[in-house]
Amino acid sequence: MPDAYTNMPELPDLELDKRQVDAHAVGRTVRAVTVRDKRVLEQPASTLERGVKGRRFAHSERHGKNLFIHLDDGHALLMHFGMTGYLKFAKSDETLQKSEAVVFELDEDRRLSYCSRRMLGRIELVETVQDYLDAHRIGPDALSLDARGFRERLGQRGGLKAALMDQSKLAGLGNVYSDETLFQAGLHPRTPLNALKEDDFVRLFRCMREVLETAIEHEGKRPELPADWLTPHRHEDERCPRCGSPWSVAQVGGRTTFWCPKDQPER
DNA sequence: AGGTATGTTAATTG
DNA sequence: GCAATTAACATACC
Repeated sequence: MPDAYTNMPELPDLELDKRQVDAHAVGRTVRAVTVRDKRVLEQPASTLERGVKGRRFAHSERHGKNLFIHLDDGHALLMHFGMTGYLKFAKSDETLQKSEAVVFELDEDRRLSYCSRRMLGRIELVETVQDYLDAHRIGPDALSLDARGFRERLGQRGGLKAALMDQSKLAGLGNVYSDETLFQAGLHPRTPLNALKEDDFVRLFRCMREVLETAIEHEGKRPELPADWLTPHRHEDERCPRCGSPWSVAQVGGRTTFWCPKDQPER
């Protein structure tokens, strides 16, 4: 699967990972754990190996961009993918590739690999999900909020895009889906939060849900997202699919940001 | 060759 | 005290 790592993972990508884990790994017992690159670990390799070997993957849980695989002893295996992490499911006799940092050999000659090309991700055995979320100050999952909660979490200060990407406010949106949500809501990425009115928040909330749910339905394949979205045209030399304007491109909230200067006017 | 990358965190600046 | 900006992480890609 040559393109499995090209999506830098945001909420929809993690949701698809979770579904793959449920289909191919949950219910299986871990026969062996091999740490091939310690840089993705937060704890000694022996802690991970001893804690996971012999345990069964009981069920999984996604929270924002984090995936937790619960073990049958109550602990959980946290996976965060950074910018270049992905999962690989294979038979145990397949040749390992360089990016396969941590390998779980499962029942029936199945294998689950945590892969990362830049080793910016993280894999960790945790006591409870809540401990991890608290320690890393991760806010509620973006899809768990209602319109009122969404507005409360975003708060009143700062710029809109930075707030959408702030995982302590709400968890799951990254650069691409923040831009897409703002595009569909017709809001400029630098709009100050205190300039937004009630109906702006409601529209933004609905657009965020629509973006995330549709992206999941399209299995996270960004070029195949609806043609009138920003994401499939997110290149410097392309134009807004709705009005034909050249994109505005600049750093906002520290990341490269695309928006339509006509449909997302400054205010 | 050098700039860039969709994430996160800490340090720095204003 | 806060928000915004920069640097760092490590590697592949154009």
